[in-house]
Amino acid sequence: MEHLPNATPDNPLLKLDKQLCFPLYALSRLITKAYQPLLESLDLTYPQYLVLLVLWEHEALTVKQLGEKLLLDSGTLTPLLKRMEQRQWLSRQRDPRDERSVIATLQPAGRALQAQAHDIPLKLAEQLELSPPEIDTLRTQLCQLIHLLA
Amino acid sequence: MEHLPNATPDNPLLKLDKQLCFPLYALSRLITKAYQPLLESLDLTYPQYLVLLVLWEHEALTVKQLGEKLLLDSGTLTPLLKRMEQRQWLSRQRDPRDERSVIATLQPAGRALQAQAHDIPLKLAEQLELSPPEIDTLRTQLCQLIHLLA
DNA sequence: ATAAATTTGATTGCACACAATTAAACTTTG
DNA sequence: CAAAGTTTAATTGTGTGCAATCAAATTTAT
Repeated sequence: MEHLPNATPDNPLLKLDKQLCFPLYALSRLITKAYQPLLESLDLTYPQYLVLLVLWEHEALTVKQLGEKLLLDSGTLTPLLKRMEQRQWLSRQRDPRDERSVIATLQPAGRALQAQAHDIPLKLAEQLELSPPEIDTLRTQLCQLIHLLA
Repeated sequence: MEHLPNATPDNPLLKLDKQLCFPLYALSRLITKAYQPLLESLDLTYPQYLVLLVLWEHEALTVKQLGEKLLLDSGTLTPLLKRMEQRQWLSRQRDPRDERSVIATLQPAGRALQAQAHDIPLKLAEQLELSPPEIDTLRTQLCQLIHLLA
């Protein structure tokens, strides 16, 4: 019986270097980390920033609608939105027309963060050293895969 | 003062649709979710699967080395490895030559999972509807960005 | 040798992420 | 209208992720 540095894998596809999933997973976390120094001056976490990106565009949405846009469920959003409510960035109230729904509405303090966030996308883009068209191509590819899986 | 459906954003870059970060974040979670039905028959979570991918190649590594390969820190790995140790997939012991280091060593039960995982990469690839070269191109792009940020 | 600095993993605390369940409110159907 | 089914959030429990801190072991510099 010969000694090997490791057992020969029957399947070369079971190697970390061959996975598509892993770089996606690692890069996602790295990008979150890259945002952090930019967001912490606003006292925002990255998922909270995503919620604000949506509310800056839409002002008021139900938890359900936010979840559809961010692909997050209420178990994630509810505590997250409650923390944002405490900071007065948004309000949460039942929809009078359908008491099952909770509407998150952007508040002045949340709106005010938009100006402070103005430079964040460009600062991030700098770090990635990608040209806008390159970013666009990559984003399009990722979105196609999202449509397949979502 | 005219009524707008939402306040005009000063910055078109502050839109969810223009972000690279969001599809990356969403796709990463969707792919984790796509693995789940394949992994749950092995009673594995996705990060645990990644640890095994590494150990199937390297048999025994310190927590530090595992963290370098997976870009995870010990605060994440320690509890994760402890759970895997309980299931006898690996053992954890101090390195006698450097008592600060903890070595995770693949155990027979962990090795046995490799055969059961054999089909996972192909089944995933099917769902993504990407050809191997396409997957390779995308993976290369993502890895380039990882090198920039890691 | 020995004090200082460094390396390394564990621990702690907080914030997601999500499956599963529950409860309330709406809708549909008979 | 009333029962059944559906939709929607909240709750609960488990498992990451990671910053900050701690403690122990090693290395370096006197």
